[in-house]
Amino acid sequence: MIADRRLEILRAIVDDYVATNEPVGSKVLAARHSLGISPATIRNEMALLEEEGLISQPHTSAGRIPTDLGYRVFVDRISTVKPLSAPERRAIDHFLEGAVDLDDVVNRTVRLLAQVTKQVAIVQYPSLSKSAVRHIEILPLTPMRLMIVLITDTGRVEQRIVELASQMNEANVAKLRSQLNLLCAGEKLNLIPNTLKSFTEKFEPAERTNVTSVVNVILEMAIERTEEKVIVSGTANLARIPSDFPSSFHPILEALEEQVVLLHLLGETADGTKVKIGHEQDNTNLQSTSIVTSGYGPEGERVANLGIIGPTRMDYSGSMSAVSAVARYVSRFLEEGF
Amino acid sequence: MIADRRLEILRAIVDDYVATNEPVGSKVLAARHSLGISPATIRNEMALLEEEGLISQPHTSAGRIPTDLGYRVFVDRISTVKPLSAPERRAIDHFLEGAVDLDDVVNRTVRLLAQVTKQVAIVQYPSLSKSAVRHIEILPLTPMRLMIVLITDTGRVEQRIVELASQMNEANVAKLRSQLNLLCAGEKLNLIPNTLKSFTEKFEPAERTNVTSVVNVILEMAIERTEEKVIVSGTANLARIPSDFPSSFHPILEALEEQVVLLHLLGETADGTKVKIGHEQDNTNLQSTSIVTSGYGPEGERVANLGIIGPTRMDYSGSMSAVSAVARYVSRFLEEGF
DNA sequence: ATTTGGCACTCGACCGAGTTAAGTGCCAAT
DNA sequence: ATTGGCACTTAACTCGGTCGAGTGCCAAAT
Repeated sequence: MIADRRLEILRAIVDDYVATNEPVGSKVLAARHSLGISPATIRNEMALLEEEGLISQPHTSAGRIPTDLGYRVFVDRISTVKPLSAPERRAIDHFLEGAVDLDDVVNRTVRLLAQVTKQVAIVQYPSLSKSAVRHIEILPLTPMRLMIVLITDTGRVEQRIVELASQMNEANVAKLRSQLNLLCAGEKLNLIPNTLKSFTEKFEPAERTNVTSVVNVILEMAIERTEEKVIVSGTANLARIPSDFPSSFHPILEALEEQVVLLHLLGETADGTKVKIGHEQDNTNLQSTSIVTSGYGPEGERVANLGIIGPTRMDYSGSMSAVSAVARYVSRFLEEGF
Repeated sequence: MIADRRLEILRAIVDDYVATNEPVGSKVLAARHSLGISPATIRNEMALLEEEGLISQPHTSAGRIPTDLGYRVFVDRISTVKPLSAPERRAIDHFLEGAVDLDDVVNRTVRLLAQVTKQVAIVQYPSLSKSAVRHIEILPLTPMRLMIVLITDTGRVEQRIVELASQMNEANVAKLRSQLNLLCAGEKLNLIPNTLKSFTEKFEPAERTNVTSVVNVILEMAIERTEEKVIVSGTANLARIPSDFPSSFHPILEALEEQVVLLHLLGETADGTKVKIGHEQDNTNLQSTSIVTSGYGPEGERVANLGIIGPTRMDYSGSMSAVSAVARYVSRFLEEGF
């Protein structure tokens, strides 16, 4: 079947271009990959591939490079799962040993991912709204000031300070704490507003002001603020091969500093490894890049995403393997609860 | 006095070079700055400045650029305090309003600094060892597993999980908590090891194993781990003017990703604004950059540093003003305890 | 004694022409 | 359907020449 051969040629082009970063012509293609076929035939096929919009020529006398669409086809239909190298395997199997807290886990993960893929790595903190409350702690700092600490089952810890309208004694604090925990422990954070809806009503008017302040802060932590958080590593990899991003990478660096952009980039949290290539993704600053992401977290309810971002001209097989392997490992680690 | 005029010329060279990023020659210098002096005279003076090692020529037929030493003299003897612009002033006066926790403060600060100076900003978290314990919280997660939360007076919160060798009931946890707080509250973190030296001895052998685990984790939090933490923003500014860092900035990005390097860069925490220029600082990756830092924190006991890093060819006056203004503001804010 | 205008000299930047090499498309032959 | 051959295109490289900014030095002027 003819389409097969054409795809084989596309694969060869992608492989070569990724390896050399130079437009690949019919002659070298015939030489390097032993397809039993002459340059002339390859030229004919390439003309067709170009018609289909899978490859293009930077200029008339140059070789071909894959288009975004070409990469897409490559990823969807051609690329094979590239097994990780032994050292990679080993690194991934142990990088979380001895991690002490969630920050530590996330930091190690993002570093490892950057190092293994030689790309910029992005890791999203477990989404608050998908986590459940493990414990709510209320600490009196002064008689008029409380610190609220919210601890989730993913290990994330948030704290806020509340100024009270009037003093609140230790006993009342303890009562409030135990009631809140009774109600909220184990509850998913996005359900907390519902859970606490009529909570304040049970209190004497005298206490109600303070209780309302506390509840409001908890709601704020649960929903409104710092909803999502993302961490980046390996930006130095952008500059590894200067030719990779010929157009200044100012826009890319800029995009990488915007939490919002990154979150949008990571997209919806879901199972499996996803790839977004060049223009498939709508941030104009990043249209010369591709993103490989994967959800992670407990089976069936992924709580966040992680991934890498690199030039469209990247090693998709390798990146996908690495991203999914790391995601799997982190998921397992989180399920065991450190 | 002759030296004065020479310095005046140095200032003019620095100003022009910073503004244009091009070697500055005698003619344009005479034209732009109205020193009542002819190009020829300027040339003579420049020859002397070059002998003194304050300026140099990229090549024979080019103008002069300041050397690191030249910038040093400029900073020490010539540069005037540049008052901040009104919008800058305004931004700095309000950027922390409504900050909810320490993370928030640090994040806002680093962003603001990057934005105002148009450089890469670095902010160090208040050093743990210089903070005091505000509260130690112990939460039983399961009968065999505790979470230890350490809260400092700077608002920093650290948490760790401890696996116990044997069960520990709620009453014992409460006892342990109150004893620890009694002992540690208000204590500087670097003194904690001393404070807790003989703490475990007071316990029954049966309890001692668990208590020791807990104490060890606290010591670890206080001293050994995550001692310092640093956050960076504005890396995109590196690429603002491509010509600023002609030699690829891969090494710079690399350095910016290393916490250790950054901490070393920020140096000892101390009062006042400090400048390190080019080779004065020993990291070879960063010898084309200068660093402007300032300590912040309560008067007299600065708990951390913040600063900016940019090309040696930078606006020193402006950067110094901005850095010190931000440091002052953050200090004030922290003293008020949010 | 200092400053200044003049002048010869240096050297990178820029420009245009010519050459090279890689690659293509097309066509006729297999 | 495939292939070798060939004319054509074009970016990249090389070169010599010109230009201009800038210098250093010297003799004249203040």
